[in-house]
Amino acid sequence: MLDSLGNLKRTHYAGALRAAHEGQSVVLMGWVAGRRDLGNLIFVDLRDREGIAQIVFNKEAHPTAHWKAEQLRSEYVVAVEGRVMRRGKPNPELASGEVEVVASALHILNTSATPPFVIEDEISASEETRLRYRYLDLRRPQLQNNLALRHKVILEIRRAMDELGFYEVETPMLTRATPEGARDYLVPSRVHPGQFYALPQSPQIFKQILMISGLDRYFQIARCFRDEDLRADRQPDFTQLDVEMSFPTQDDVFGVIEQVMQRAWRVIGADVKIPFRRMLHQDAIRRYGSDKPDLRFGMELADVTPLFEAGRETLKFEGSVFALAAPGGASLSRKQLDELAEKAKSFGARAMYTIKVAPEGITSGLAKTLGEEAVKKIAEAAGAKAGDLVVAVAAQKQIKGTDNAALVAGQMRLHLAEKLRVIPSGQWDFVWLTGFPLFEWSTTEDRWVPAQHPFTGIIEEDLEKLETAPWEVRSKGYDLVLNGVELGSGSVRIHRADVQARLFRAIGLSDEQARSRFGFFLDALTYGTPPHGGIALGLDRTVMLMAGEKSLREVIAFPKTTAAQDLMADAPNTVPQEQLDELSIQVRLKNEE
RNA sequence: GGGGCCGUAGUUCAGUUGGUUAGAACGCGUGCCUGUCACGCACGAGGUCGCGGGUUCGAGUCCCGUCGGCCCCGCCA
Repeated sequence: MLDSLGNLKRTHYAGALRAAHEGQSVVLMGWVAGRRDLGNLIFVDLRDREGIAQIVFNKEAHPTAHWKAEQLRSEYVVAVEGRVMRRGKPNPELASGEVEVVASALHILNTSATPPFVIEDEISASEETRLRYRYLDLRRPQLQNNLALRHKVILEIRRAMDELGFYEVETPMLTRATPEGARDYLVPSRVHPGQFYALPQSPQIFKQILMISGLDRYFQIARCFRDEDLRADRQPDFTQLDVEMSFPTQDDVFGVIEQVMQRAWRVIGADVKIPFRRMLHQDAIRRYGSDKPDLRFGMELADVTPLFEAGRETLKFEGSVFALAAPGGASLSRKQLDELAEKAKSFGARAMYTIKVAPEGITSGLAKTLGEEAVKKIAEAAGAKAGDLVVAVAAQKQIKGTDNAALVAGQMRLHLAEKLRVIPSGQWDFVWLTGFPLFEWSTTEDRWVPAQHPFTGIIEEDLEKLETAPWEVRSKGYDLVLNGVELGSGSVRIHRADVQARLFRAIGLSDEQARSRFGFFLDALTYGTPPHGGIALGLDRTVMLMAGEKSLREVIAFPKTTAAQDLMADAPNTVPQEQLDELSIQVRLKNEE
């Protein structure tokens, strides 16, 4: 008993109706978001991409339309003809709440099975149910808004990049496996049995080659793939704003990105101040205990190791001690302090000490061991005010060349800030991090590995230490951090073949190995490579922050679970034997060995 | 690879010390209702307690394994 669409044309979006449309005849099309049947009067909430409008069916005025409206159920697809009327009692909850549509005709275009959850923003369904029925989840206004925002941000970025003289160039999705870095997703070749393509972890080498090709300024909204374990802010396939330019200084790259970000943020009506702050990597670690510091609030760390020296024997701690002041934390209960200490341990602390700074005085269990004077100095160093709680954590000295106590304290800083609600909202604190070491020591591989990727440029005066003191070599890399989230990283690159060769030797690759892995790129480098550099920004993360979301899944149309599965499409999955045969692939599961 | 939380009706959850026929809310179905907007009222349907094994006279509840979701560490050049 379904109606056909026929020649019916939509005149307005339901969600776009306003008082100004009063008196107009309209045709709306959308989904039944709700129905309130009062008998001879039926109210239907009609939802489309732009929002919701209330439709009224009156048995006296339009008996046929009313009779049909009695058959409506949730998520039926309908077309409504009617007149926009001002409401006696407006609904301030709805953007269209000043008006309603008095229906003269109703066309039921399709029915719907009863959905597994009610489609509204105050979603109660589990993440699992939402992902399995993603097409229903995506009908929710919040996700519609997020995808609309994503579209507008990408559009604005493309406009800005174009105006800045960048060409968008597509690079292959089927490419070759990269030996360093993340695990590759492999794609078997039918034409070349036993050989594999890899999906790109990033277009890194291609964009550098585009600079060698003389494109001068390249960008791409690029899909990237990394077969690593997931997090709330990490998906196996994700999108980067990938940028590369020739003859740049670091400031040129920063300037381009600052302008692009400023324009992108205007999409949400935010005025981002440029240029962004800059900070040395070592300062970020020392002051915030993180290489992606959240600068929306203070609570800076203080290295109080010297003040603890007197208690090193008694307290039995190793390494150093970092302290910070938690605003208003003095009121935390005994139980909350115990939980805090648990948390510190889970972050890798050997021990946690606290000092309560009350108006009537400073109290701490540390006074016995370190003395009143030292306790007071620790509180002062942390910048504690009356009512604060000073938290000091001790941890084993070094991890990957950075002070672990600082990193633990940095995690405590974030934990406490969230717990005590001191993080302001609506604030955008961008910061460029520079001065990264070129290498970090890999304990698993027992060698120096590039902290970023092996094409990252090297500060000229450190070049001579490449072979003698690699740990002292600084890179030309940089990270862009926003509100404690790493948005992306980039560098001015190595453009000389001889320097690139030295770098490969420094990370333990023989010339033959380097040649077999990167041969084509090393060849390209010898044919007049211009100085070049760029950056790659996580677009999903950018939109996530702008949308105020805590998970990437809220800004990606079809995301994967923490086990990298698509619950809706049921991927990955097995394939028929014939398909494997054609690819010369034999499957042998690990636990069958 | 490791740690934490969770899995009971379509959905979100409750379920005592292991004990009769496993409950609530929302949703769903039927009926009534002309100003609702979380409509209201009445009645009703709806369960492989994730799955497998074990302990027990008896398991949603205890034990072991396994599968799935979320968060974190490792990992993510």
